[in-house]
Amino acid sequence: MDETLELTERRVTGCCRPALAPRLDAAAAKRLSDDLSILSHPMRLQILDLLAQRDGQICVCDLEAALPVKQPTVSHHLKLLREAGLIDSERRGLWVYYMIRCEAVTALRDRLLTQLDALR
Amino acid sequence: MDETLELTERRVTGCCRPALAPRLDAAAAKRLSDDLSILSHPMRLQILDLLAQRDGQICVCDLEAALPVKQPTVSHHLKLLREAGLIDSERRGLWVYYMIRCEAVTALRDRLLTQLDALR
DNA sequence: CAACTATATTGACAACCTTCAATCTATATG
DNA sequence: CATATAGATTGAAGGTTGTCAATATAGTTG
Repeated sequence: MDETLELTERRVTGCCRPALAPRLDAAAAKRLSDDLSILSHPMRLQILDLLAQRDGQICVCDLEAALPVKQPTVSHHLKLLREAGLIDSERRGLWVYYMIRCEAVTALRDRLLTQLDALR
Repeated sequence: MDETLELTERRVTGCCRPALAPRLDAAAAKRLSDDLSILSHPMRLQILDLLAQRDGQICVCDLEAALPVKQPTVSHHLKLLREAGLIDSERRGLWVYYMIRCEAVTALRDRLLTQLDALR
């Protein structure tokens, strides 16, 4: 039985139309979902919010005091945000101060916006 | 030792400033992260993309053919998207056709945009 | 340098998420 | 009604992520 016949049969049954392929390929989908994943945790959102609010700098102990998790957990999320390029840190004496990288947040926002708008 | 003294000491040490509280409360952060989570999977993004592209309707067998996962996995992601209100379905005979809910995607996009813009 | 403090790292554990084979349900058709 | 097909559901297995106690590191201060 040849493919042409098979395709015709499928069309006849009323179901599937020919060749449906994603515009968004697997790699692009992965990149977009990575962009979304870094943001999709309440604690990371609250940390970004705190850093944005006090647009100077905040030390870890302030963050720890403002959030309902222990210090290693705060450090863990800070590390993820830093690896994603969304925040930066600077040691001053005993303390480490964190600050938001506005251009990076803006760039991320713009990427998300562009790609979400393509989904319509 | 009273609190006032403690606060003064902290300020003197150069670290923590008074009262840092998230503008984004825990519940709002959870809602936002839920919005992000539904999107943050490559397969769901590709499904939305396929549905947006063919803005009519697509049956599950077409989706299954276009994606590198088995039928139960496709159904699983479709269920999550439907529960999130981003897509809709309609049985026609043996087949179930899925369609994107543009207003819902737009509303989600707008929510994200608003809240991300507050993070700066 | 000893004692101390702020933060980072490690490792263990639990919770959650993704996937699939197997099975179930609904519909169609001979 | 028997058989067949599309899709949903269930349950198990594996993977990833989030949390914390314990510990390590880096800087400070007497």
